[in-house]
Amino acid sequence: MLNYSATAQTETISLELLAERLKALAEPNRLRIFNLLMDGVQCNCELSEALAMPPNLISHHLSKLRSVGLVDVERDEWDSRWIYYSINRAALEELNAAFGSFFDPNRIQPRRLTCGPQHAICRPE
Amino acid sequence: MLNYSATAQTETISLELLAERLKALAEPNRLRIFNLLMDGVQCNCELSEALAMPPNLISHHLSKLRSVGLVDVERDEWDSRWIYYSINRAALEELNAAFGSFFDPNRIQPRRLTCGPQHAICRPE
DNA sequence: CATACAATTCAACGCGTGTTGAACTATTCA
DNA sequence: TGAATAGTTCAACACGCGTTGAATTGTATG
Repeated sequence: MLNYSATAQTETISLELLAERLKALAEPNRLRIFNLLMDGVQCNCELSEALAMPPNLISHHLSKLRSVGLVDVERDEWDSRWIYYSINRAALEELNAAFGSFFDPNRIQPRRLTCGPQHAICRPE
Repeated sequence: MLNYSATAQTETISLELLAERLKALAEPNRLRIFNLLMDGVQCNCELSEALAMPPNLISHHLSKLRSVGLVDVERDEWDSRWIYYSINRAALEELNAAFGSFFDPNRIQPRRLTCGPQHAICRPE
């Protein structure tokens, strides 16, 4: 999964998976939430206070991060009203590796001159 | 720019920049276009044919990638009807480094027990 | 019981986005 | 001059998203 050196078919599938995860992260407030989770902050109330956002909005963004598997949830052992969120390390490792390899600048190939006035192979036929 | 070990203020600014770039990439068709650009494919017509998408749609997505500086544009020297797109290597290097450091799994801190029934400091006061 | 509390769910609202088809620019070539 | 070519721009549509405020769920406490 999330390997970009395979066939075109699996590549397309992986690109959709990558896009799905990136879409969950491509939002300023969710990045701020993610950043606090990385620092060890865990409950909705503290995130809400730190970011000056209403708890229901925090809840909304957390559910997006949770839906792509990047964030885990756990209830307090003694008082189950409290809910603790945390980063899913395995998911983050996989995403970080996938992003790094897909967007590796060394993957950039030199210009392929198959198009243009000399090599017009792009006609719709 | 795009340094996540600085103050909270610059961090917030950078998070918005990061989110902006990620949003440009968080779309399956744009990832497929980006992937072909990485392979050296350059003109609209060839992208259009390879991805089975209409040229105006390719144009639309390319403009999004261009608006965040990840893609450059250049006209053919002899026949200026042909337009060549390419990856901006510097922008990709910066993004790749920023992503790798921000989403580094080793940044994950252990649970901070400042919330919960024992440490209820989250009251709105 | 009734109250308080943490958090989620729901309804509703603007706003932006991906897609489509048609019209339009700009350039080259006969 | 007129047709062909490569690509962009425009208008319009359905759809999803971020935000807000109120209502709701589930649990603990007196």
